[in-house]
Amino acid sequence: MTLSDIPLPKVPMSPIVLPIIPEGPEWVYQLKWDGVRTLARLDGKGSVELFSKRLELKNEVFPEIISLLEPLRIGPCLLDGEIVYFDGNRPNFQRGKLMGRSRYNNENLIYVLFDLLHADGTDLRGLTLRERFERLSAKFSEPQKRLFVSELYTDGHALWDWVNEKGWEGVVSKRLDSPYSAGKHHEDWFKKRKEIRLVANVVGLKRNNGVIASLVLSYEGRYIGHVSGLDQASKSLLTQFAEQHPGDCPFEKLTPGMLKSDVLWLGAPFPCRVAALEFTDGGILRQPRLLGFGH
DNA sequence: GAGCAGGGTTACGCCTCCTT
DNA sequence: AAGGAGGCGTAACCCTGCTC
Repeated sequence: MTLSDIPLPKVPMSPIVLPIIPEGPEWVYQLKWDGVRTLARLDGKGSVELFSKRLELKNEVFPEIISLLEPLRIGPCLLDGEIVYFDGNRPNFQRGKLMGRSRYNNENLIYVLFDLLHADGTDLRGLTLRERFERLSAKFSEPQKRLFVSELYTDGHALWDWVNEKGWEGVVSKRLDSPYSAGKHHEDWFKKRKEIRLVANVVGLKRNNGVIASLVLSYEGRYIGHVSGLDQASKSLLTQFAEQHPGDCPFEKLTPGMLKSDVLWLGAPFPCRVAALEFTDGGILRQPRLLGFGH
């Protein structure tokens, strides 16, 4: 059995965003670990391959995870999970420098497992989550501090409350009798993410080749990043507003990227509602989403 | 068969943060 | 300074099924 004998999925199964947590005996719930989705292929003899969501080989990027997996003697298998920077309390996507990282050694990096796609020569994707999870758990019956299976919970709302109290990223709901599907072609995995909502001020319009591409946001007098996702109507509305209220840059200091971009500054604040995952350590909104204009 | 609606898939643009 | 990666949303496209 060599690594290439274990087939990779076309694309990992991906939870679909849903604003509610589905309820019923067929559902189980897991913490959403905030990190980088990673598949691990093991030949059972010490060879390991890590793959990103796009199935790019990531062995060079996560040597410490390779080290965790190499000594395992659990047979040839394909694992699915999340590489997470975990300080013992809460995943931290920022501090883990997980984005764009090339080579880095960090003992706070862990690998949290939640699925088993292939084991001992058998494709398990057609089995139910219940069965796959059982087999996964059996392989990791002795959890390590940095390598363990993500726990299943039966009370989704209690988990959601806990997530909000502790500041975790969200809850993933999974159907117990569901197979492992590619991508989002299913109705079996859903995620509900915790997000912050705030009313920020649009203080500038960033233009690319003359057309509005994103909005420069200010909150409590401070620059908090850009938000995109504008439709044509919003662009017209904002262009009109900008023409009526020309102004200057309200910030003393600009990011290097903004210095060279073409920004049309507004002379009067234009309130807008924004949702985001959180503020980054640098005070920038992470994954901002425009909800609408006004208060 | 033409036209439309809806769903699904793909392509692209955007942001941020990292490496080169 | 420039480019790439990861992630998300939107636009564009395509396919299917329905109606006329």
